[in-house]
Amino acid sequence: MKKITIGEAARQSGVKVPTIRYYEGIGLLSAPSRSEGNQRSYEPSDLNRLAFIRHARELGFEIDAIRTLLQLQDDPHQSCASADAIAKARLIDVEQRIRSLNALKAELEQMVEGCGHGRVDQCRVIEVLADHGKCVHPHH
Amino acid sequence: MKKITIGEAARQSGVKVPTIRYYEGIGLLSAPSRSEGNQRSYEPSDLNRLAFIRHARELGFEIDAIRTLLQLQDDPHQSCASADAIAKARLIDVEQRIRSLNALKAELEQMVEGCGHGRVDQCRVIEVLADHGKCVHPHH
DNA sequence: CCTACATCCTCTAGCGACTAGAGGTGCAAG
DNA sequence: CTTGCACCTCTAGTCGCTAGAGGATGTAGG
Repeated sequence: MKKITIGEAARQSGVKVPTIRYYEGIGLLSAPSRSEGNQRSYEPSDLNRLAFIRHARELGFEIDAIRTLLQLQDDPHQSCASADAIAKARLIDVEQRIRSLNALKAELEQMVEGCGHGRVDQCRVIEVLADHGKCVHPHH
Repeated sequence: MKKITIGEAARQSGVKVPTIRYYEGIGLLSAPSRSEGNQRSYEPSDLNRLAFIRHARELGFEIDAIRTLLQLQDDPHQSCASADAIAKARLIDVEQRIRSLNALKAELEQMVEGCGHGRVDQCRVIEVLADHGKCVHPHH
């Protein structure tokens, strides 16, 4: 039940102070009450919200998606179809990113391996960059 | 040997017109000659440079790294050690990203699978977001 | 009570790598 | 000659913060 300063909230949630203020500014977090000296003072329940946001950001959800997820959390009677859809979209995105990063990895490995550590005119790194056709997988 | 308009250069290189102008603005691309009517007119050799940049961007190299790589390409007598270092750093970065995306993927899969498609109060997506402890891998 | 110092406040500007749009000019075809 | 697209410059917006200026507040020690 104890009120908490923004610094304390930052320490406990792992979200930095300016970021908390930023979240308030964009309406992701509702404005807390203030002390006599106009300093923000948070309820313990605000920490849950902050942790939720932080976790979602770590999982790569965009602010807008988090906004929706928070609204869903606030109204537990709603169907969870939209939460499901958001998570699925994120999953598809992550899978796509993994695929393309794996392709990049193969390309970069080829580059680095092929580098004879000599002069630039024999360097495979530069060569491949200059000529897309020299890529292992020409798809990107 | 034919001079080319910016639109044509964009079409042939796959780099958008405003992006080409942007690259010129930040000094990644040198300013081309101009037509009588003050329109940019590119040499075919500029297309190579544009292709190089595009390819490097696709591989995720940052503008500053590309700047260095272009300088190396321009002076083929230099040692390719820096090109090698840049590519290796990029490779390590990519590998790191793949690792963390794989962790995310596992997390998201758990969320989506656990979703009973009912109401929000039984939704695992929301639940996991709210409670980090419910993650499969609690490392992130 | 005074001072020192950390923490807080608001506000603006900056990051990277573009992208969008306003408002105007050039150029080629019909 | 007019239509209409492509070009020009310039500014501002995107996303998710982060940094810094300049000032107020809160707290602990002397």
